[in-house]
Amino acid sequence: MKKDVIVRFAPSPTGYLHIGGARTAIFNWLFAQKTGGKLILRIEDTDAQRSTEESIKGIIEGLNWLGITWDEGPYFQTQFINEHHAAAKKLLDSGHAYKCFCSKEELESKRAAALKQKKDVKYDGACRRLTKDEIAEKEARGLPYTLRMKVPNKEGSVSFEDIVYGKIDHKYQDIEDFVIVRSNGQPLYLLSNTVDDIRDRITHVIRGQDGLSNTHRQILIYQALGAPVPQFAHMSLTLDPKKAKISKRKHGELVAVHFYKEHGFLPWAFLNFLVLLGWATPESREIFSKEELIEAFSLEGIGRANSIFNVNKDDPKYFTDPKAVSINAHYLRTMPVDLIAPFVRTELKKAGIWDPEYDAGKRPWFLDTIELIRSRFHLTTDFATRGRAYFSNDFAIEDRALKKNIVKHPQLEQWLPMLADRLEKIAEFTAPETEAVIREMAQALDVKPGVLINGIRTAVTGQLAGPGIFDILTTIGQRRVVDRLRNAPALFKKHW
RNA sequence: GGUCCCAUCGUCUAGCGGUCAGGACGCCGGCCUCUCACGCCGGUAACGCGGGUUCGAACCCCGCUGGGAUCACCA
Repeated sequence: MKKDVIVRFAPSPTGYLHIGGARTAIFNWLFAQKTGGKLILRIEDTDAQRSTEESIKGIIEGLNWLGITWDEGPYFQTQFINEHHAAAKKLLDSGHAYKCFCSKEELESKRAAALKQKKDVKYDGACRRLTKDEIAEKEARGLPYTLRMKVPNKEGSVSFEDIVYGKIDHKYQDIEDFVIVRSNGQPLYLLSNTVDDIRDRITHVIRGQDGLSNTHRQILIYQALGAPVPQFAHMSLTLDPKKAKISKRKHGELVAVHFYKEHGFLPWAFLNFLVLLGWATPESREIFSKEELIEAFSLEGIGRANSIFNVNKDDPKYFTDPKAVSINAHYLRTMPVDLIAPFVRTELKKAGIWDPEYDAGKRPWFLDTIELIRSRFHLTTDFATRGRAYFSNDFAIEDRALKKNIVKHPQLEQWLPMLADRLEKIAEFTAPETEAVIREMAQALDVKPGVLINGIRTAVTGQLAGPGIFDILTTIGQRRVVDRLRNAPALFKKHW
């Protein structure tokens, strides 16, 4: 019988969901989807000092926003603390672990000395050699102790076949007797995490490459506990342009998933970008629907080399990785309009220019307008900024547009109101009608149509460039166009 | 420092002994046009270095260099 796949995403709730965590979640989710397996969400909250309710909420919100679904959980590691204790006792009783009475201070100084001599900083195994009597004596004195794993003291190595990195070997001699339970009785991550994975019957551990050098120690625990060892797939890490691991501490909001939500990214576009960081298909395909991505996904496609999240805080044009922006722009202009409408609504509401009618009688107009302007937008926030003139009469006139399209042609001060008069008289305010009126007037005035057209564009939208002018006019509507053109002379006053 | 991992355009990457080293983003140019974008066409740009193995290496081996991870009574 084939064993069903069970994977887990096990974040520790010490802050928001960041790029690295999201990537791990995405790969686990995709693998579960692909194989018809299960994804478990398990919150590793045993570090009470740093774990917060708020951050648990943030992580779940981030996953929800990305559209990542899980089949079980969230479970909380603290719920299973008894199991961790039981495992520790089992390890001690079976002789796989031993009590270590070395004090923190002793160990610190030994470590410092080793480091100073540029020697390996391994635990020397002093307490492993304690006799029964010595142990009894120390216990009688009430000395606190930690529990250490007894790493086989022999030739050989612990090795495993990583799905991404291939065969990984560690000699027993290079592995120190690591602590699994603190002197206050608290189990450590290496133990808890392994015990949880055993209980949850995890078949594949998919995690960041920083877990790679923990794996051999965890395998020792699996073996000592007599549990089957899962498959491991370690994913390459995400670095910043200076090749430092991205971190909340160093990069702040820029690596937070919610930052991208707030800055105009479509969740699927962002996920699509993230999955491309360290994963590829043989064809280097880039754009996937959800179904296509699940179909195309495989752990073998995960790269071994770390990748760079190309953020440049000081780049005026791209506040984040240009490729992320471009993928977002791609979805923005190709997704069915009715699917991006909710995102536009969110932005307009945020900007205080939302009209509930856009969801009712004006919905066709709303969708048409999105269709008209979306091809030059990169972010959903653009609808409320660069697209503001379509939704509100209170919009800004761009400085460059004012200079180039208005002030440069002083006669527009007369012409634009004239155009207002003529456009007002049109019975059917359609693109061909407005075009005829404008071109006629250009001819009568003996100016290039572009002068009038661009003047109108700026007076009506405040911008230097945009969609075809006749589409703009019909979209903004006769009433508003006429008003804006009539008020155009004010633009000159502002700029003497 | 010990251990482990990695190395193709600026960035994301394809490549798995014979390719003009492919695609994407960015950048540059052209077409389209009332402007900008979209779209289309074209251009720029890479196998870290040195040794092998081979008729032939981006691909295999060794060394070097460079980068990363980890070495807690954090998770």
